[in-house]
Amino acid sequence: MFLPANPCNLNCPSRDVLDLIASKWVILILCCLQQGPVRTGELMRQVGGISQKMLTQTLRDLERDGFVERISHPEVPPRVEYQLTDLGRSLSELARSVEQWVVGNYPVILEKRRKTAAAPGRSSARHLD
Amino acid sequence: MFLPANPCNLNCPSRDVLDLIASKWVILILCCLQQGPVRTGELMRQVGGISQKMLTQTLRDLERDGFVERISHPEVPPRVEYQLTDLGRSLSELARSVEQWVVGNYPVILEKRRKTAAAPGRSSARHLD
DNA sequence: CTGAATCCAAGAAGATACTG
DNA sequence: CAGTATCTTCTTGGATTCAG
Repeated sequence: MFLPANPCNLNCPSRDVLDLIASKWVILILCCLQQGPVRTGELMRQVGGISQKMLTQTLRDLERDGFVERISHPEVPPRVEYQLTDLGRSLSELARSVEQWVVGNYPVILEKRRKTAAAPGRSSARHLD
Repeated sequence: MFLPANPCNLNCPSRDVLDLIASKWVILILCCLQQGPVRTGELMRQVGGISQKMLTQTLRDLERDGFVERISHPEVPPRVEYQLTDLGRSLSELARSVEQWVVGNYPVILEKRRKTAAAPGRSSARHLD
């Protein structure tokens, strides 16, 4: 069992894990949680564009898989915090790397994107003739 | 310009880049291309579960953003290869890291998932009382 | 062989309103 | 404040067909 794990294999269970991780929201949430426990509302504010539904849903997934822990303070009004587990902290380092890569490289990409958009169709170029 | 780039901001252009990168198919394809130029059919075989449409579509996106280059050999039958650019190679290192993280950690995650599934509802647990 | 184009189903994601 | 439920919208992805 667990021998030749390979996310490229459709039936390898590791593919399921990749499916969860390869998500915009997961990456951004993990990055936000690196600073320490964060409240739900604060997460909503930090992760721009996420809906409350997606936030809750993603946090449930992360909780189920052991990336985050939910801390419910028995107060009124209710206060809930989320914090990384050891596993989550490990993955968050990768998330941070991705975020930083994007920050460091997006200007080049955007420029390439503009150039390609302005250029003529691909069919007339890049042939080995 | 390009000062406080932050993918957390919905309107920051870097978010667009994150949107593309945070994709299962992108990660797997970049990993496959690390070995060198690969033909389309070979990619289809290696990346389990990808449809021809998604493969082509993803390759177009990667090409547009400067991650891969399309090499069309003027032969019959036609032969097309894709290879990483320098930018793509840079990102593929990260993709590889993610893949390896998944391979190394998925057994723990799967076990946690099973335990959580078997456990009672969350509402009755993990309160600070 | 490659891949573009179409149609269609399934699921993700957004908006809103409501409960504790 | 935190979370759920519902409804709607729309992107994703699969199957098929056709062209170079």
